[in-house]
Order: sequence, then C-alpha cells, then structure tokens
Amino acid sequence: MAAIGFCAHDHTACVADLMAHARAHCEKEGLKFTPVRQRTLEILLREHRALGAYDLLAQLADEGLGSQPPVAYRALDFLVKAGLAHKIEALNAYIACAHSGTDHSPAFLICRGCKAVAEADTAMTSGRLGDAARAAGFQIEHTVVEARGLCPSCQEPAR
Amino acid sequence: MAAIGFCAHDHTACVADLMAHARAHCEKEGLKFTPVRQRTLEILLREHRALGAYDLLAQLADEGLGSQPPVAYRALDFLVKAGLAHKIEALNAYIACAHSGTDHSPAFLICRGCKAVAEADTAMTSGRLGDAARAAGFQIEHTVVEARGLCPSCQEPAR
DNA sequence: AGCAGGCATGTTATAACATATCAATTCCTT
DNA sequence: AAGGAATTGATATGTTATAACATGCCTGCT
Ligand SMILES: [Zn+2]
Ligand SMILES: [Zn+2]
Ligand SMILES: [Zn+2]
Ligand SMILES: [Zn+2]
Repeated sequence: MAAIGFCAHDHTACVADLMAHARAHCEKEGLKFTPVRQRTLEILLREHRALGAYDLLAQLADEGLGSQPPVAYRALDFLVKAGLAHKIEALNAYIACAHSGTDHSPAFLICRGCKAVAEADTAMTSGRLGDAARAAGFQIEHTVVEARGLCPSCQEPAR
Repeated sequence: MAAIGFCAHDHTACVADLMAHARAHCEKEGLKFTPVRQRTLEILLREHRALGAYDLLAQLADEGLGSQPPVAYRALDFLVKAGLAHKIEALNAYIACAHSGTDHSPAFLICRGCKAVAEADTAMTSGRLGDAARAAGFQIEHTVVEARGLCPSCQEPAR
C-alpha cells in the first residue's frame, strides 16, 4: 500500500534496480528485451510521472531508435503486457511500473500540480468496486483506479 | 450501490424521469439547459452505454444541431460539469449519469461483450484508494474507478 | 432606443493520441 | 538449409480533442 513517488529517494539506484528486475523478468518469461524496449523503460523510469507516447517517441528519435508512432506504441504495448509499465487512462499517458513484473491491480494518485504519479497496489476484488461487481454478478478482468488531486508538496502554496 | 444497467426496466419512463431531474437541476443552479444540451443528454440517456463524442456528433448533425466537433465537446463538457454525464476514461466515451445531478463519485462496470456500462456509486474517501491517498497525504479531487469485464448475460456463452 | 458585457454558438484549422497495413529483417526451430 | 514466428521499418490513415476567432443572442443599464 506504500505509495512511492511523492518522496525523495536514491533515484539512480531505483532505476538500476528496476531495470535489473525487468531484465530478469524477461529472461524468465522468454520475452525479448530488445534495445528499443529497454530504452523505453529507462526513459519512463527516469521520471516518476506519466509520459505521452509522443513525448517518449521524441526522446527515442533523439537517440536514433525510431521516429514513427508505431515504434513507441509497440514498445509501450510490450511493456504494458509484460507488466513493466501501465497506461494512465485519465492522462492518455504511460508510466513505468513501481512493482516490477508481478501481476497486480495498480491504483494511481496523480498530482495536478507537479504531474507526479504514485502507484499504490490494491486487490482487484476488494474494496467498493469489488463489492459493486459482486452485487451485479459482474466478472472483473481489469480495473482502472485513478485519483486526481494534489500531492503533499503541492498543497503547501494553497495554505 | 445498486448497479442498474444490466437489467431490463421501463426505459421510456427512465429517460423521462432523468430528463425532468436534469431540467429541475439546471433551473435550480441557474444553468442554461439549451436545445443542444438537452438533445445531447437525451441521446446519451437512450442508450445505457457510453457513446464517443463523434458518434454523438453524428446524431446531432442528423438533426441539424451542429456538425463540428466543438458542438459535441461543448455540450458534453456542460453535462459533465453539471454532473449530468460522466466520461468513461477507459473508453474515451461519455455516458449519462444514472444518479441525476447529485455530487457523487461514480464507479463503472464496463462489459466488453455487449458494451453495456453500469454506474455504481462509491464514496471517494472510502475503500482502498482512499486508504492509499490518506497514507500518502494526497488530497483527492476526482476519482476514476472503472472495471472492464463481463456482465452476467455475456458470461453465459463461455460456460 | 442604444449600448455593453456575458454566454452560447458557428466555423476553420490543427493538435494529440492511436492503429492498419505491408515489406524487410532477424532469430529460432526443424 | 528451409520454414515460421517475432521484430522492425515505413507509409498512411483513423480517432479523439482543443485552439482560435467570429458571430449571434439575451439582459441589464443609461
Ligand atoms: Zn505496477
Ligand atoms: Zn505535486
Ligand atoms: Zn453519476
Ligand atoms: Zn454484456
């Protein structure tokens, strides 16, 4: 339930650690962690915020790794399917997963001030959404749980 | 917590009732419920599913109520701000509110079989998302809670 | 009546996000 | 070596959303 993203941390180590996890995960699952895919994940990891596909594409293009939309979308699809990244539906943007590779149902806290996004973990079938689904006989396959608001730092100026 | 949308009901009465609520709500709040806005809500109410802005626009255009994107988006913005409709972020589509005008934090169950969407009500600060936000000191302003899956009817064929 | 301000609408253009399709290559298996 | 699956390259297109500016339409004031 910890929501990292709003607090300072050793980011270099954080990135290295998650990249190592990703490499190991792909190895284990027999997935091809190609240069474009690695670079895409690195770019997402550098920020603790969501990037649009075209923002990402611009960075890839700067490095000569492709310049057309499908390049970015293919890499993002791969990462999302592998559980290494998530799409933030409310922003039409993408973010690296903070809980490397494991199958989970994330919930996001999105700050409208500084654009930071924190990933918290929830159980899909618990909570209000699960209750409503059970009551309706609805079989959940995927959940989108996102909150927009202000992070602790961005609440300061308003006080 | 009841999730209407997956069960049959007197739809003519349902639409008339919600339109009346909407009219009363706009009256009370001093909002202008203009012809385009009324027609937009009626079109959304006719379906218990989400419509894309351009689907909606096509129907408005058929009736001579405007043919350019801003017409649809302005009407939808008005309805959403007035609490008479919601955007389904996971579909980039819009649906009439099933709980007329009152301020609430909806949760949606979206069937991938029949495209029906049911609106359930939740309290924004309760449940897992609220827990995570409190733990992080995050101040929630708006929530997006959506589940994709199969409604009771659409689970049948798979059995 | 004449006018100003606010809001709604009309219209054009463009930004931003996402996918279809097909050819060329790579990489693994038989 | 041959076949097949996955990845990449490249072009075009589809879909969703907003910017920008002009026009009309009420309402309250002089
Ligand atoms: Zn995650
Ligand atoms: Zn912030
Ligand atoms: Zn509602
Ligand atoms: Zn269904």
